[in-house]
Amino acid sequence: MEEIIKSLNNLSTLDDKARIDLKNALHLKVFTKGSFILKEEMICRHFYFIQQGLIKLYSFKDDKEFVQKFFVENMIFTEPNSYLKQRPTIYIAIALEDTITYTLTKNDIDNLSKKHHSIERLFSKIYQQAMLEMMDRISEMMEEDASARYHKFTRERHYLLQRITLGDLAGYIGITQGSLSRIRAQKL
Amino acid sequence: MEEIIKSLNNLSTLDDKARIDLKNALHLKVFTKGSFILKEEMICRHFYFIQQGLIKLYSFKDDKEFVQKFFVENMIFTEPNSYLKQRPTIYIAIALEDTITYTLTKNDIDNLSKKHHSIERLFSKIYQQAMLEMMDRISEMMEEDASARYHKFTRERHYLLQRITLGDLAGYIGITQGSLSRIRAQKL
DNA sequence: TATTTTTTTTCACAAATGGTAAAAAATGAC
DNA sequence: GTCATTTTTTACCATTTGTGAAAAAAAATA
Repeated sequence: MEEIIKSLNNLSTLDDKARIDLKNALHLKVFTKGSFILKEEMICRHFYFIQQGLIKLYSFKDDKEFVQKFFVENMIFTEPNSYLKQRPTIYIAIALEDTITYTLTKNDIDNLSKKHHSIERLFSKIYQQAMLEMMDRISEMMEEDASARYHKFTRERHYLLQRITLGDLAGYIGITQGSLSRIRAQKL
Repeated sequence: MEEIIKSLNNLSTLDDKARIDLKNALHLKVFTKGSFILKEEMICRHFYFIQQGLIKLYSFKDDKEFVQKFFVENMIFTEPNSYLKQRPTIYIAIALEDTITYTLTKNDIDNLSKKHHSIERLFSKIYQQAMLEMMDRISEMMEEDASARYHKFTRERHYLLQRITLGDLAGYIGITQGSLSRIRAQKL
């Protein structure tokens, strides 16, 4: 928990009072491997600061699975659309490993943000970063073909390869498992 | 200019002092049709509040053009990555029509955000919205094929169709102009 | 109106990816 | 270690999209 506060403070400096209030609002929440953090139609009511574990955020379209993103330790998980609008989500989130998180409710975050300018700024920073990552992903999906996206993933997220199935990776790249296998087979 | 302040205040309520400071920091900037707001290697130093006109933000990959987004009146244009990090952009922004904007420098925004909690919150809201739109786009690019993306565009952004070329639309959908023409020909 | 430029369509062929299902390999449970 | 389950590969054929270039249409300019 201290590490989480520390890394948040590192993202955007928090004053002492803010840090204390923030800490008091955090609650431990643990998910065993295979359990769902979110299912379709549920409303996402929290930010989850991941201390340990792995979460897959995905959706279905015609029985095909599409992975929006993987979240690992030291990342922040939420489903932004459902969270911000407090409306039912169209995504599913599952713990691919036993996962330890500290959570904040939207209500607490709203109040903390109102009370502490420094917390408002912290969350603004969090949104900024999420936005930048998503914009990169859009460009990548448009500019690169599946093979290039696969190789980029293996290059930049090697540590994740041992923790997810190729099926999930295919879902992240946006192709079928068969196509991914074919790409992997082209050893050139 | 008043309309811009009004619509921002509408997005997230600003107190009087913040509104005055914000107004004083705004500067008119006009781009004639065909002129560039941003070219590769330039650093994006502003937020542009578009009063009138149309901006295309795009990139090149192997001589192919990919459109990140179109910005029209009442939208806010910036290149987030370059703007936030103050680093050279990999995108190009061109005015597809004569375009009237009011601009804020990053420096002014940073200072205003530090001084006024309500302005910090306003920009947080702006980032939130941008993030939500990008997340939708990622899901759409993965889940829908080119034909579905084209039909969705014609449905939801009919007003833009008269203002952009099919080449630019193809670049937005992520396919070649030839492929788009073929999709349009399938009148079924 | 005639001319030039830009935009859009069309076409034939190549390449990439999808759909499906079965086989092979790896992993996990007992 | 054996068996059952899950994951991964393979293969065949269908569909989509890309390439490149030329023709047609539309728009801009003289």
